[in-house]
Amino acid sequence: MTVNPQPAFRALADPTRRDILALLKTQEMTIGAVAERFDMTRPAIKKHLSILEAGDLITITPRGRERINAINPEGFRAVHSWLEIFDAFWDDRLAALKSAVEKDQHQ
Amino acid sequence: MTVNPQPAFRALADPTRRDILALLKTQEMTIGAVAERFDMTRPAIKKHLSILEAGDLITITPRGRERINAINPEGFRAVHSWLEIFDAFWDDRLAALKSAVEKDQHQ
DNA sequence: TTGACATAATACCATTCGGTTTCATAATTG
DNA sequence: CAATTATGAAACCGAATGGTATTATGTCAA
Repeated sequence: MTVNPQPAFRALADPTRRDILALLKTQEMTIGAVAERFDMTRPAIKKHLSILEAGDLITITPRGRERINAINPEGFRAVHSWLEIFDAFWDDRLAALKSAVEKDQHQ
Repeated sequence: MTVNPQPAFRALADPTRRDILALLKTQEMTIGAVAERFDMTRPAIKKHLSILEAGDLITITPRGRERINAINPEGFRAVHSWLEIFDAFWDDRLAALKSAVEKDQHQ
């Protein structure tokens, strides 16, 4: 059975958290470094990072007294694999459209 | 500029709404028909459907006194295109891993 | 060891969310 | 038209969410 995507989808629902992910995409960062980039207190950022970690979208690795936050592919895979359920649907719709267009052209 | 994905991500964050999407993937349905499939009142389902519509994940089309709910690709595209930001990241990581493995093998 | 620094943890607050109940409206059908 | 059916809309409620401020803990460096 596949992983429960709920924590990842929940984590992605907040715009600040998506901005954090976009930021971490460029480089790993400590909590304090992330917080400097936002108009928000560090505890608030720390909560967001914890929620991202719960969704397996990032890892938080202790290094001395710091915590290194880095993108983690796992959560994204869970999201992707849920969304894939709809790929066949798009294909069907496209195929239907294509055949409709071709039929129309042959008239 | 690309579409704001916030309403779509917000809509996807609830498990009931994701279940509704999976249901509508198989067939278009009225609000009442959807509500019959869940252990929840119709107003609750109606709210979920409105949120899915706000995220462009479904369309709600009046037909007589009914409302036909159907999957809409648009919102999914917004989600996909936001997630694509991370595709390069996966590629980079894979490339780095691959070269590390190869380097290791040559030792 | 002491001071500074990075983070953890807790309590608290306003708002949003997911759900219900109740009542109103619009379209079918006999 | 009257009765039924499908939906809309509003008020309300408890719980979760996103934020703050405050205090505690652990680690580094002089």
